[in-house]
Amino acid sequence: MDWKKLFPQFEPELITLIEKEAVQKSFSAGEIIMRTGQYIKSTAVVLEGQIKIYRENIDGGEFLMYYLGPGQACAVSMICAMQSQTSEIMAKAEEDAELLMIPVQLMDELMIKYKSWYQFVIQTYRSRFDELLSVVDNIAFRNMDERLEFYLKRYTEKHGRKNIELSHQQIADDLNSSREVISRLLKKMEQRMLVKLHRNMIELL
Amino acid sequence: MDWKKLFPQFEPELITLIEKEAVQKSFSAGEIIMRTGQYIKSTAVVLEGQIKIYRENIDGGEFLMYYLGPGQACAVSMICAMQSQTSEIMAKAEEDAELLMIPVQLMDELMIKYKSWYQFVIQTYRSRFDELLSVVDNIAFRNMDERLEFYLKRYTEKHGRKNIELSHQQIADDLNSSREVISRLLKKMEQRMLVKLHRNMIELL
DNA sequence: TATTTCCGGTGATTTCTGTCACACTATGAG
DNA sequence: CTCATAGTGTGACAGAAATCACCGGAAATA
Repeated sequence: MDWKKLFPQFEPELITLIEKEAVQKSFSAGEIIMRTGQYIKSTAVVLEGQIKIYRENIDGGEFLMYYLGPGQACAVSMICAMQSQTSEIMAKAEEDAELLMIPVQLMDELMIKYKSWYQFVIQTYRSRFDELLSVVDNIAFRNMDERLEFYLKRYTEKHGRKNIELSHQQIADDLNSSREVISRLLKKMEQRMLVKLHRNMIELL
Repeated sequence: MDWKKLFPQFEPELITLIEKEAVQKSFSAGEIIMRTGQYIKSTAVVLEGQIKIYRENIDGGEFLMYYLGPGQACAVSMICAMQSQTSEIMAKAEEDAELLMIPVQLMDELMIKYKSWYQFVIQTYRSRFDELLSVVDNIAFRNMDERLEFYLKRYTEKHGRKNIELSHQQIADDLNSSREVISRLLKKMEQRMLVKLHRNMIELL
C-alpha cells in the first residue's frame, strides 16, 4: 500500500527512514490492537480502516471515545511509547485495518530532525485532546437523545457511508447506555424522519 | 520567587534562557487567565497557587476538569501556542497565583535543544491526557455521590488541606449539578461520618 | 423444515437527578 | 440592634434513564 500519499508534507528523507525502520501490520475487524495496562513499544499510525479508541469499565462497559482513520495517529501510543509507560485505553480495529508501527527508539530522533514529523506529532496531540474535550462536553452537558444523534452523525462521517451497520446493543455499549433506551430513542428519531431502521442497520436520512 | 527548585532536572543553560526570555505574571484569586476562543501567545507554567481548568457551557455552567499546581504546565496552552490556535477551555486562578509565561517563539528552540524540556513537555501531555481520561471515566461510569467524593478528595489533595472552603453552589457548578442535590449528598456523607459540614466549609474526615 | 439464537419493540416500575417552593440561620452592613 | 443577604436543609414533584419482563420476527443452524 502506498501510504506516502497520506502524508504529502513529509520530507523524502523522513519517508525513507520510516520505510526502513517502521513495520506495517495488518489487523482484521474486531481484533484488539492495544489494551489497558499494556506496554507500548511503538507509535501507531493508521493507514487504512477505522480504529476504535475506547475506555473499558470494570463491569465490561465499553465507552467509545473516538475513531482513528487513515492518516491519523494514536496520541496515547506516542506518549506511552516515549515514556515506556502503559496505556490507559483500549484500541480495536472496527474494520480490517493497516497500521504503521514506528519503533519508539526512532521517535526522539524524528522529533528533532524532521520539522514535518514534529508538526505531525503536535497536531496529533491537539486533535486527540480536542476530541476528548468534545466527549466530555457531550456526556457532561447533553442528554442521551442528543448524544445518540452525535454518535450516528460521527459514525457516518468517519466511515463515509450513510448506513450504520450496528445492532442497538453495540450502540448502547458505546454510549454506556442500555439497549432498550437506544431502541426507544431510535424509534423516536424514525418518527421524526431522521433515520430509517432495519435489522442490524440504521439509515441516516 | 525562586522557581528553579520546582524544576531540578532543567539544565543550567536552559534555566538561564528561560530567565532571559520568559515573563513572570501574577494573578489574583478569581482572575481569568485564559478564555475559550482566545489566541494563545505563550505557554503557561504554574509556579504558585492552583489554577482551575474548566469547560464552559452555553448556559453558564462551569464544568471543572482539573487543577494545575506548582510545577505543572498547561498542555492546552502548549499545543495552542505552538500552532497559534485558539483554546477551547477556560483557566482561572483559584487562589492568588504566579505563572511563568514562555513565549511561543522560544518553544520550538527549547524542544530541540534541551532534552529536559522535551521530556517535561511530553510528561505534561501525558499527565493532562490521563487526567482528562479520569474525568471521562467519572462522568461516564459513576453516579453523583461517587463523583462528589472524588471531587472532595481531589480538592484536599491538590490544595494540601482537609478543609474545603467552598459553598455547595460552587461545588454543584463544578460538577454540573444543582445545589440541592449536592446538599443532600453531603448530608448523607455526614451521616456516614465521611465529612463534617460547616457554613462555607467542608471538613473531610 | 424445525429449532434455536439474535435482534428489536414495548409496557411497567424504579432509581437518580433536577427543579420548585419555602423555611431557617449565620453573617455582615448600616 | 435590625435588616438584608447568602448559604443551607428539606419536602414534593417531574423527567430521564436504567431495569425487568415478555413478546414476536428474522436469521442462522441443525
